This record gives sequence, structure tokens and C-alpha cells, in this order.
Amino acid sequence: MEEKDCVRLLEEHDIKPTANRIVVVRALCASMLPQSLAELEHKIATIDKSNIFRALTLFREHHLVHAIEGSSDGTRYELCHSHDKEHDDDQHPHFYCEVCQQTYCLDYAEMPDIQLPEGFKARSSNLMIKGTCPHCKK
Amino acid sequence: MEEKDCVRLLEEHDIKPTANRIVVVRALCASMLPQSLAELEHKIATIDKSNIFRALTLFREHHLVHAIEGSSDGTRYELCHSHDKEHDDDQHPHFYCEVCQQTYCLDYAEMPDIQLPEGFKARSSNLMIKGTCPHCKK
DNA sequence: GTTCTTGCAAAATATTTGCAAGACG
DNA sequence: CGTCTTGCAAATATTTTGCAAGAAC
Repeated sequence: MEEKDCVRLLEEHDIKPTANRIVVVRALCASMLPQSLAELEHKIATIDKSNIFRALTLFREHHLVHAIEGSSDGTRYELCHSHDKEHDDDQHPHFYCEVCQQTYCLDYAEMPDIQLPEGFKARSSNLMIKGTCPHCKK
Repeated sequence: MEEKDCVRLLEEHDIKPTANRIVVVRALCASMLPQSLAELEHKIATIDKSNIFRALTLFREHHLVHAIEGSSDGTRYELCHSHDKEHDDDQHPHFYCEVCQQTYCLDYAEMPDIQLPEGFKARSSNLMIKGTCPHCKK
């Protein structure tokens, strides 16, 4: 993604586009798969991990990225697909390969609608399917 | 649960019923909600956390307990509801209260059947719904 | 100059392993 | 005795915060 597109994306989400934040957004775009903090830290050698973390936290608050949990190996982050800056409504299942530890985005699939007992109120959900991916299939 | 029931449960899963393991199984039974390692460590003052961890790991390998991930606060463990000692086939959604950080078991609900792309092979899945529980509801 | 951002260090949290002593058979 | 189990310590890994220096406005 071009720098100017990153800037626009940040601004659309009311985030001041600092140099570091632009780099983080680019790194997220550049990789097809959701990234962990450690992976981003490795790919972006120029920025300290605490700042990558702070950028991601800020992005989450502004619904520019969302976090994916349940991979056994830390939280992963991906850009929100929807352009709704108010809600994180583009949740979808993910697939975690237990061999290569990659996380794939199953964004063609709908999240199931689970009926909750009286009094429970849902805000978000994470569906993580684990197994082996085509590359690691025996 | 009585001690002899715990022993039987362990033996059914081909696990040697040592004193510590019985205590861990009892602690898991005693609490309605899936427990984290830290919670178990707190409840079972007499056993070191490394051993609780090793017991849980062993139990998982023998499909006596299963792990629930995606709660933001560590892995939680619960006894498998099914008595199938070969497969961990009693997966069901869970609910994580973001206020009190309790994890509830939605075992009345079915896990959705997500169609995977060619070449992907599922082994297990975790569905974690987050929000607020009845106690913490405003 | 006040506020925001950054880098570095380090605290906090969670998970896992090494190893020697002890229990078990 | 040989194997399994246990407790303690400590290594790893991950996430998060404190703080002072620097940049931005």
C-alpha cells in the first residue's frame, strides 16, 4: 500500500498519521496473514516493540485493526476489512495451522449466531479452528 | 466428587492416579467454571504450580480435560464432558465476561460447522464469545 | 511551552523446563 | 535398582508500563 493510502486510512479512523504508525500499517497490509507482535517486531526492525504495541492498541481502539486470540501462540492482529470506524463488525473465523503456526483468515465464512442465556450480553467473538494447512498436510 | 470417583476417572483415561492428580481432578470438578492455571494454583495451595501444569498437560494428552483459549487472560481448563478417551469431541462455545473475567461454558450450544478451503484439515476449534455476564450487567 | 510520541528499560503475567530428591514398585 | 513423580528454581515468552528525551504543533 502506498504511503498516502496508509495516511488516509489512519485519518479515516481519526488517528494521527505519525511515521511509525504508517510503517506499522504498511507492515500489516504487506502480509496477507494476521501478524503477531513478535512477527511485526521482527519485520519492522526500526521501531521498538513497545511502540508497535502502542500503535496496535491505538488502532484497536479506533477499529482499524482487530485482535485474534486463541492461537496458542499469542495474539495476532489484522486490519479490519470493513471500513466502519465505529464497530468491529467484520469478525470472521480463523484457522490456525498447528504445524507452521500460521493463522489464516476465513473471511468468506459467517460467524455463527449463538443464542446466549438470559442476561448475557455479547460484544465480540473469536472462532479459531485448529488443524493443518495445505502446506503442512501430509 | 468422591476420591474413588476421581481415581476411576483417571484410570478410565489410563492415567496413574497419584495423590496430586486426584487433588487436581477434584479441584476441577468442584468449580463449575473452567479454571485457569493461576486459579487452580490458588485453590490448591499444597501443590506446586509446575505440577498442576504437568497434571493438566497429561490430562489433556489423555483427553480428560481440554483447554480453552482466547480469553485474553490465559488458558483455562475444564473436564471433558464426554467420556470418550480417544477424542476431544465435546467442544462447545464459551463465554468470557470482560468485567469479572469468568469463563462460562455454553455447553447447550453446538459448535458451528465451518466449511474449510481445499487442503485444510480441522482438528479442533474454540469459539469464545466475549461480553458481560448477568452479574456484571449494568 | 504544552501535548503527543518515541525508545529503552524493566515490571508484570503466563507458560514451560531442568534437575535433584523422594516415592513407588 | 530403575522408573515415575514431585518441589523448587529458573528459563522463556508475551504483554504492558514508567519515564525521560525528543518531536510536533
